[in-house]
Amino acid sequence: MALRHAVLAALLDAELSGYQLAKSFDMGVANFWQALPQQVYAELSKLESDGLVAGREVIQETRPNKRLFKVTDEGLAELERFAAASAKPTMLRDDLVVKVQSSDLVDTRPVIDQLRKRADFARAKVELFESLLVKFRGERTEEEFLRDGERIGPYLTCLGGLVFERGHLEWCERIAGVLQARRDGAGK
Amino acid sequence: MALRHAVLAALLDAELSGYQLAKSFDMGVANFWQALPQQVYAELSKLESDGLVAGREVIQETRPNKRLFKVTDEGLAELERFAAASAKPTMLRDDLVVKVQSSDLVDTRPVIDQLRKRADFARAKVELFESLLVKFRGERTEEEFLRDGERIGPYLTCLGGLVFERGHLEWCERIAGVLQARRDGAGK
DNA sequence: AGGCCCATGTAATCTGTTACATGATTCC
DNA sequence: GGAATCATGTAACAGATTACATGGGCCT
Repeated sequence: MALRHAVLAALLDAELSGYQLAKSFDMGVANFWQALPQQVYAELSKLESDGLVAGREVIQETRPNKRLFKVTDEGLAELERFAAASAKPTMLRDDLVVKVQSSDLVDTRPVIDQLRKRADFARAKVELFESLLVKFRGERTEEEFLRDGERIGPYLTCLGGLVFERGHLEWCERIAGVLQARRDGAGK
Repeated sequence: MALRHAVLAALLDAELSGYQLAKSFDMGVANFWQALPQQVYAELSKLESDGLVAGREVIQETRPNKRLFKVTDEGLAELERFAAASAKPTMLRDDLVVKVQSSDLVDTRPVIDQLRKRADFARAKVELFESLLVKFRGERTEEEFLRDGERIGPYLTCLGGLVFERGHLEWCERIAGVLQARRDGAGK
């Protein structure tokens, strides 16, 4: 029961099709969750048959027809229950960290490469999130927006994504540097 | 094929029993991966039958007997291959973030509570990681240790855990503050 | 006497990933 | 003419979680 509530939360801001939802979950633009298209379609079916979302068909001439979904009152009540229930912290499981853990007994060249690629990726995400934040808050300062804004949820999760990616970036760069220095030093 | 390599990496530093491994994975003391005891036992069986780890029985008088495992040469070769293969970034999926995303349409009291509990948890982890780092590096400065230390993998992953938990802590405190301020403001 | 720690698992279920399938339209 | 985008799924598999099971020793 996890993706379920992420889908509901994503539909709070707009009526979306499975395809649109899937895209934002896939790329992590909806930076608060991640899922593949198949999962999204499957979850929407379940949510609809449980009455938590309602879909309506939109006929399109030039493109395939699509179904737009919105959260029902029952769906909102479900989210309410979910928010009130206690959540246990889920840790991240990252292959790259396992590789770093093993880095004394394993060739570090490919690990350094991966750290650098990861750093590039994180840098791109940081920039994306920063521009998203500006878009969300518009003319207002962050303080004003967070005080008076009518819809701040996406902004807050985006802040979370930013903090995470900045930390990750810092770490990747640092570790790549350390491992590289040891290569250079040991090579002599 | 994910836990597999985490177990191998954990066995690089010491010969451990399933129980000891399970405990460190469970509590995230081995802060580079997380798994339940059942998974660890199952994975050890598979690793042993694949010849990647070797177990030896240790008879104990006062406690149940146990089996200590160590990585074989084949296991090390497998880790080597793993480290060289490219890793795609896995995102974290955190219920609490979904709740924050929904926080404009849902009662924020329980969410604020959870953010504060999470912050306490993160603070404890930060302290744990900081003391672990001191233990690892001993008398040396961080710079010296990372340059000359013979085994730095666990130190580097611990640094990663620290960066992550510090960021998480900062975020939880900030968001709890924002949501609380909006409650106080709106209540008037 | 009751609860926690050591020590190891099995079985069922739930979630997530990979592979496959289809078909029209718009952009380069 | 070929690739990407829109639009929706099914089926098989891999990975993670929950529930259940056992049994002695140690601490309060």
